[in-house]
Amino acid sequence: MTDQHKDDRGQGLLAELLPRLSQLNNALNRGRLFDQAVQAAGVPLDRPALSVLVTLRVAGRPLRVGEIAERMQVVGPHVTRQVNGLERQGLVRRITDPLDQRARLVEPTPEGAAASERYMRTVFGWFDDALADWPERDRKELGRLLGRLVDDLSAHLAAIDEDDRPTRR
Amino acid sequence: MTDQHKDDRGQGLLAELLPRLSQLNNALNRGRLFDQAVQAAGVPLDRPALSVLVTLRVAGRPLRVGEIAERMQVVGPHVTRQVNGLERQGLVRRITDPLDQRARLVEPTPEGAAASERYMRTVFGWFDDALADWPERDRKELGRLLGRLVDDLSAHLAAIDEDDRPTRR
DNA sequence: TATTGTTATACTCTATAACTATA
DNA sequence: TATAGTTATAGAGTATAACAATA
Repeated sequence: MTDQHKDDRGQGLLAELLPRLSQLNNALNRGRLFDQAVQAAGVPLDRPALSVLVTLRVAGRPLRVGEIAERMQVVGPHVTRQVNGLERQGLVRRITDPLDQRARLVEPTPEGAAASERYMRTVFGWFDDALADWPERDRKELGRLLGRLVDDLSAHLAAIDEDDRPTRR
Repeated sequence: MTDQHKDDRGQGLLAELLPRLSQLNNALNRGRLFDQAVQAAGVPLDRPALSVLVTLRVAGRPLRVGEIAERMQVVGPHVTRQVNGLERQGLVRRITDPLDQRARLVEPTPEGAAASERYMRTVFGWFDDALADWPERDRKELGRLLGRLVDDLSAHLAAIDEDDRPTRR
């Protein structure tokens, strides 16, 4: 290993962090940790179904199937399947978009909203505990910088993705 | 929505960010973006196989199968399968650990190391570009805080996971 | 007897293709 | 003719169970 960090401008830090972030993400979404949180939700839900509920809760408003798919970075039919299951469990409702008869708006029922609420409360409790010793200033600063990172990176990656698209003239 | 952010101590920020981080992670590991980066690697690799190569490169030393599995947050047999494929492609080598005849040390060949190098260079290039306008101070600060977040959270989640373990006396 | 890894198998998650209805 | 969603099917990714070898 001779010239590892030639001329990176601070991203060497991210280079090590990125895999670990991914690892953290996996730890939260697989295995016993997920089981604990989903148990707190009080409703039998698998990962993708819960992901739909969380997506709806984060949005704070009813979403179309296509919107859910985009936010989850998955494809339409997958969302349809999950929504079918959630609807059967009485956790979401499907209403026809009054503005476009083709589209369906998906919204959580009170039961569904309560379930995702309990799930997220558990997960955020873990964060609270892990950051308990941090000075307020660092927490604020991390939130600010991380927010900007997500914004800038999302925009940039979306642009790359767009450029890469099979050119259709 | 009446009392959304009752008494969180700054984690309200993370509450919104967590799903978006997950979304970013997905964007990088699915769809066209991944295809672009893997193409830069110059070797036909699927996601889990590439994940093994990246894990080895981040570690900077040969790893045992179990170590790879832990870092990838997957289970042993899954790693064995990927290593089998990578070995067939001549991208990793398996050597018996001299200290323990049961264990195998997996190390990238020069070809494997070069492939993961090209892949990661592409991805980090995206980061470089996205953060190009950031003041040096913010980049440094983000690296510092994010590093601590990952450390503290990893430790805390590992502890929770351990506690939750089916008690075996 | 416990640990490291492998093989064989089953299951979960997500994508693609073909179709329906509305625009 | 294009868009939103659904249904049916196929594939990728990961886990569980049973086993072999070494400690």
